[in-house]
Amino acid sequence: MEPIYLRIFKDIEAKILAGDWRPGHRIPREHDFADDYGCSRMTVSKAMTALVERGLVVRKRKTGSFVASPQIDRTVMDIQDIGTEATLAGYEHRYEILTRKIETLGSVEAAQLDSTSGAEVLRIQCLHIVDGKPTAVERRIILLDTVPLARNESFATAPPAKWLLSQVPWSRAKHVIRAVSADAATARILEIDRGEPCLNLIRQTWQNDRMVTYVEITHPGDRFQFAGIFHPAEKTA
Amino acid sequence: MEPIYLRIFKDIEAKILAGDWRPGHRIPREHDFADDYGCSRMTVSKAMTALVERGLVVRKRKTGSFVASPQIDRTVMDIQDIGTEATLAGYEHRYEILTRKIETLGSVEAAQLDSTSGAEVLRIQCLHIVDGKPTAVERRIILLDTVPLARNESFATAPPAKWLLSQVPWSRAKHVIRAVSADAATARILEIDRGEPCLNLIRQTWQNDRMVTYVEITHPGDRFQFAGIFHPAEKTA
DNA sequence: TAGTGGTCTAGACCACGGG
DNA sequence: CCGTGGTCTAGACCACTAT
Repeated sequence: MEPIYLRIFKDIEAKILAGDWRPGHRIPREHDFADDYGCSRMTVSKAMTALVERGLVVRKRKTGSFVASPQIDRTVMDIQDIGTEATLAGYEHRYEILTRKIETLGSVEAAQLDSTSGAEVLRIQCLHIVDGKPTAVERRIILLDTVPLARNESFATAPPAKWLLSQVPWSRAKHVIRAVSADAATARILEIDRGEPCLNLIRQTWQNDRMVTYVEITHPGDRFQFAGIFHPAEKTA
Repeated sequence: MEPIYLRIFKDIEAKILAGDWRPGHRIPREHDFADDYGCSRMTVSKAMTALVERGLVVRKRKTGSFVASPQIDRTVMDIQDIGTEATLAGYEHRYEILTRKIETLGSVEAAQLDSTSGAEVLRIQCLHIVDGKPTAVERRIILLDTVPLARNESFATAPPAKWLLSQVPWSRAKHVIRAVSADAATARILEIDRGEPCLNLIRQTWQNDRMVTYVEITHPGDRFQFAGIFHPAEKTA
């Protein structure tokens, strides 16, 4: 028999991940859940606490509990939205959309992504400029089947990473970090010499087994690093 | 007023991190804590659950609760002990200690490490060979003040990372990942060309504000990558 | 002031697993 | 078997904060 608190946890999690309850949505009070599930408030509390720990929910006394704003990638180091990082570090950040087109996924690429061939995708190339220097080139694929709103999004007001975070809660992500030599195209965009070492981050994101996006971000090795401080499974905040 | 469960949590955590309770040590029963702190067993349970989530404690019915074996670095991607990674991937792994000497920390380096000048350290250089190919050079400093047993350790049976994990529970770690060009010395050791892109990981580890170790690991860009799959704040295991 | 979450109790029953 | 943790109750009081 599954514990009640786990059932409550999973039910709420599912509603959030499915998008039924959007960020900012007010979640019923503990007392209501206790009535609905026929359990004590403490049992509900245990489920809610776990949801807060997972970052899906924020709670305020008197006001209630709400679906959290889409999360940053707190489990990994702050490999996240470049603009936010740069702003936090006190740098000026801007970006340019270099290319933007809608395509269907070829069979080879679909296999690489463990996705379905023929799926419609939005393919974007984007340059990030921090403190006046080209700092990252972002090559991204967004599955239009999963994120239909992306079809008409220009990304004029928010870069793709940030925009996606505001649209789609994620449930799973896969990361790869490598060091590579800059190829000709990348070198030209980043204004570095061909063959220079670059830090290459690949991230693939799913929402409940449906792929959301695949992105490859390439940084000049001398202009970027990933850093983070970690405790063994951060808790209390 | 600090909640009781937090006090219990911190007290136990402190004992473990200080080394008073070594890995495998049996922790008193919930009932005993409830008596000691004059609280109910549920309050103790909340503290213990949090300790399990942090990976400091493992619990078994009937047998009791025990200090967990030193953790791998689960918060970051499995940037961990190279041998373990290689073995998991099905490769043969061996290592060679290239240099090993005891020194005192110069003032410049001490400042870099945010440590005390004049502290005695063990400096090690170590080459990791996976599947017959040089895959990483590890340059490490171990604070002998924090880990006195390292003074006479030859690292013949376990590489430094693994040995350290078995000796010292860690409470905080800082990571930096960069892409760099191979310098002459590194290129020679890794049998690559000078200037080739390399993935560079720096990790500094503390135990309760006392620095344990500083390590810089350099991988050839074409022979290594960091990878991981993450859920938002892994919980249930 | 009143509504919400945060913590806590003093019990209880059950599930698991070693002897 | 029986000791241990896992879950749960039906209340309670307190802390915070929007109004």
